[in-house]
Amino acid sequence: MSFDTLGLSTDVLRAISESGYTTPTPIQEKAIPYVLMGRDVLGVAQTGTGKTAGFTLPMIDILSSGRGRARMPRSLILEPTRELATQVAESFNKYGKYSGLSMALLIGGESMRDQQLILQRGVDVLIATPGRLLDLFERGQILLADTKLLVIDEADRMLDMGFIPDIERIVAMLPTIRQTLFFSATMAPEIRKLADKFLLNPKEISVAPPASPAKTVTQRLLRCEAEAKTKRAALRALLQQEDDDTKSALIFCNRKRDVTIVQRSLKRHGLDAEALHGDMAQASRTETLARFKAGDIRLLVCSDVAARGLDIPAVSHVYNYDVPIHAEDYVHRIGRTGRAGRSGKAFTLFTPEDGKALAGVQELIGGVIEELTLDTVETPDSDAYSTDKRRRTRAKSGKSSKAEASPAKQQPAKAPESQREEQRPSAQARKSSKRPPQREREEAEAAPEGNGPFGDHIPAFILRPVPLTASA
DNA sequence: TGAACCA
Repeated sequence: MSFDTLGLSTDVLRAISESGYTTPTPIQEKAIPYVLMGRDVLGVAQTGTGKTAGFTLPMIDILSSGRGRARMPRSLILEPTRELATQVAESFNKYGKYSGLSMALLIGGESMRDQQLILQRGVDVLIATPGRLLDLFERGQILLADTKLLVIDEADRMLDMGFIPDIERIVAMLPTIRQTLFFSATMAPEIRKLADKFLLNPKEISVAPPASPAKTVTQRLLRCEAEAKTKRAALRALLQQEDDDTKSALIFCNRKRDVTIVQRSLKRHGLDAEALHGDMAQASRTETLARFKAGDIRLLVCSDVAARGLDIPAVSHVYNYDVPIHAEDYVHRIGRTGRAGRSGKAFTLFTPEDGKALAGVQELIGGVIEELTLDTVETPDSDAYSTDKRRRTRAKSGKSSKAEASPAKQQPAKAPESQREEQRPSAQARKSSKRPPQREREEAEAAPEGNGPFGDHIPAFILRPVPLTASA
C-alpha cells in the first residue's frame, strides 16, 4: 500500500515523500479517501496512529483551491492544548509546503496582535485552542460563517477537561452545511452523543491502538514514603539506575508546583532536567518542548500538559513521581513511551496514601503492576513508613526478598488510620506548628544533602541490578 | 488534594 492510491495531489505526495514516508498508516489509509470525498468522519484513534496526517493531508488538497477571505477562515481545527495545536500546525507546514495555504495558529500565551494581523489577511486553516478562539471571536476578529470544514480533535480529552460547552458555542457559529471530522481515543457514550450532535451520516473509522502499552512498556511500581524528600531521593535513585538505557525521560507530577520543585531538586543534584507545565510562559513552553524533542534535554519534569497526544518518538522512560488522580491519565502518561514499536519503561512511585488511586490504575489496565523491591523499604505489611524506623532497619534489610512482595498484596494502606498517623508524627506537627511556608521548606529540602546526586546516602538497591524482564 | 483552556 502506498500513498499514491489515496487520491492525494502530487504536491502533497511530493511533500510526503520528502518527509521520508512511503506507507500510510491504517487510519490514514481508511480516512483520507472519505475526507477527500467530503464525508463526515468519526475516527476512533489515538495519537501515534498517524491520525494527525490522516486529516491534514486531505485537508490540504480540499483547501488548495480557493482562498480565505479576511477574518473568514475556511477551516477550523480545535485542539485541547497549545502543544497539540502547535503539533498540528507543524504537520500543515510540512505537508502543505507546495500547496501555498495560509494558516493561523491561535493559542493563548502569545501576542494577540500578530494573530489578528494574520487573520485579517485571510487564512485557509485555523488551528486553535478554545479559549483564545473565543476571545478573538468576542473581539470581532473572527467570522466563522465561511468555515465549512471543522476538525474536533482529541474529543475525549476535551470532554475530560470541561471544554465541551466552549466547543458547542464554537460549533454553533459555524455553518450547518459543512464537513466535520471528529476524533477521539475512546468512544464512551458521552462522546458518542457529542458525535451525533456534530456529525451528519459520518463514516466511522476505528483503528486499533498501535500496540497496547501493556505489551511494549515495562511497568514497575516503587513503594515510597509520602515525604517529598524521600520521594525525590527515590526518583534520583531510579534515574541513576536507568541512566545507561535512557534516551530521554518524562517525569510526571500531579501538581505544577511539584514540577518546579522536582526539577530544581534534580538540577541541584547534578541531573540535567527541565520543566514543563501550563503556568510557564508560552515562550519557554515552546522552547523547552522543542529542545526535548530535539534530544537537547534528556529529563523533562512535567504536568499532565504533556500526558496526552504529544508525539515524541524517543522517550524511553516515563516516571510517575505521583500516581495520577484519574486512572486514565496513567495510561496516557505511559503511552508517551514505547511508541512506534520501540520498548519503553514506566516507573511509578507510590506512597501509602496512593492506595486508592493505584487500585484504580490497576483496575483500568486490568492487571497488577509488579513492584520493585528496595532494600530501603520493608515488606508491604510492615510499618516501614516511619523515617526513623527506616533509618534503623535499612542497613540490615538485605534479605527483603522479592518473594515476600506478593503481587496480591500491593495495596499499601492496610494499616488502620490511627496507626499510620502514629507512625508519622511529622504529619501532625506539619499542620499545627509554625513552620516556614510550604514552598520555602520544599525548596530548602530540594537542596542536596551531600555530594553527588544522592546526597549522603545511596539506597542499596541501586547497587544491584533490578530484573526488568517479566511484564505485567 | 489537579490540570488543561482567553486576559
